[in-house]
Amino acid sequence: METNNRIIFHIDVNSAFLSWEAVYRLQHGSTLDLRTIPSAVGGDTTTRHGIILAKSIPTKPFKIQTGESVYSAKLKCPHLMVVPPRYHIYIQCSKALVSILKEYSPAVQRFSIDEVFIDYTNMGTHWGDPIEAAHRIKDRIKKELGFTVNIGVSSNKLLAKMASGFQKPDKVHTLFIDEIQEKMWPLPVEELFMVGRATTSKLRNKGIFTIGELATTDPKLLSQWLKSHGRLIWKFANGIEDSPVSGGPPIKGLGNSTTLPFDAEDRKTAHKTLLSLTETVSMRLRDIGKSAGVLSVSIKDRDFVSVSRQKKLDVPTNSTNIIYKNACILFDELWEGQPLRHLGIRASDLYSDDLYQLSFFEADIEKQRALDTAVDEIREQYGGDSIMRSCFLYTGLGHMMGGVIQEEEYPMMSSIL
DNA sequence: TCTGGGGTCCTAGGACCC
DNA sequence: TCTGGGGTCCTAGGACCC
Repeated sequence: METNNRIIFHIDVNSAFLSWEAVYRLQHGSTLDLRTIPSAVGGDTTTRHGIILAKSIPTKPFKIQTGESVYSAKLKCPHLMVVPPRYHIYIQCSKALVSILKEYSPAVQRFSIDEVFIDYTNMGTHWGDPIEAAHRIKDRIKKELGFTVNIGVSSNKLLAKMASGFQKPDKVHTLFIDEIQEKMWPLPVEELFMVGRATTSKLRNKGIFTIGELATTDPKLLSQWLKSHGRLIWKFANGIEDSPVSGGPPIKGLGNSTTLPFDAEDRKTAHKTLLSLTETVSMRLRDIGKSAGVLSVSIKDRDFVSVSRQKKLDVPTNSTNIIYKNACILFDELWEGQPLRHLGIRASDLYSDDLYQLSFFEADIEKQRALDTAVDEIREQYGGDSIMRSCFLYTGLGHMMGGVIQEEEYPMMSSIL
C-alpha cells in the first residue's frame, strides 16, 4: 500500500440533519432558514426519545451538546426551536452528496450518513490541483444541493477528518504532515478522533491536556495505561494512519433496539416488543443474505441500568420465528421483573445463508424460509405495514420497531447506505 | 431534569481441554 | 496434600464512533 503521497478528502456536511431539514423546508415554501436561528433537530420528548440530534451554529453560545436531552437544551436556550427528524429526507440528501462525489474519484467511502472520504490521488490530471478541486466540489454541493460542507484535505483519512473539523461552515482546510504541530497539536486532546469521555479523563489524570502532549508522551506508557487503545491514539496524535479509502469492512453483526414510550412491566409486552425487533433484524439479515450464529438480547431498566445476555445458536439462522423464540429464552433468563425502558436484540457471527444446514430438530426449516420469503416479498411490494402478525393488533406497539426508518412509504432498510 | 439508535472493538473471567 | 500452565471458546460489559 502506498502510504506517503496519497491525497485524501474528507467531506463533512455542516450540522447535517439540521442543514438538510432547513434546505427541505426552504424548498417547500418556508421563509425561515433554520440555520440562521438557534434551532435543533430533536426527538419526541413525549415518547422518551427526546435528545438533540443536530443543532444550528447560532446555538454555539448556549453550549448545547448533540445527544443531550431536549429538556436540558431548552433550559440553556429557552427560545430554541426544536423540529422533529425526518430520516428519509436525510437519506436522500446523503445519496445526492455521494453521487456528486463519485464523479471526482472511483474510490469513495461513505463513513456515515453525513461523512464521506474520497481518494483524490492521481485525480489531479482530471480535476486539477487538490485544494482548488476541493473548493470547486464544496461550492458545487452548495449550489446544486443547497447545503454546505467542510472538506479536509491531507495524505491520510485521519488527518483529512481532523482537518474537516476545523473552522465551520463552508470551508476547505488542509492538514498535511508538516502542519500537524501548528494546526493539530494545540487542540484539546478530546478533539482527537477516538478520544472520548473516558479516555479524556484518564489522560487528564496523567497531565495530558492537548493533542501535542499526547503525541510527545512515551507510547509505552500510553500502552500501559490504556492498552492497545493507548498506542492507537498516540499514532493518531502523530498523524500516523494508512487505511485505504474503500467500501469499508464487511458487516459483523446487526441489531435493533427501542426505547418504549412507557416502561414495560409484563412479560407479554416485552415479548411482543422482541418480536417486533426480530421482524426488522431478521428481515435485514435475509436482505443481505446472512444468517446469525449468535443472538443477544439487552434490556435497560428505568434507572438506565442495562444488562445483556447472548447465546450461540445451534444452527445459524435468519428465520423470524427461530430468532424470536431464542430472543424470548434469553429475555426470560435475563429479566428479574424490573420495569423496562429499553429492549434490544442483536445478531452476530454472521454466515452466508446460501448453504444452510438442515438440522434434524428444525425439520420445518424449509417451511420457515418459505414463510419469511413470502412475507418479505409482500412487504417489498406493498410496504412494511401491508402484512403484520395479529398479536400486534390493539396493543399500541409498532409491529416492526427499530431501524432508522419510520416513515410509511420509504422502502426498507435494504436501500439505505 | 432527562437522558436515541446503529454499529465496532477490546478486556476480563470462567469453562473446558490437553 | 495442594493444587502446573497453556490454549480456545464463550460470555458480559464497557468504551468508542456517528
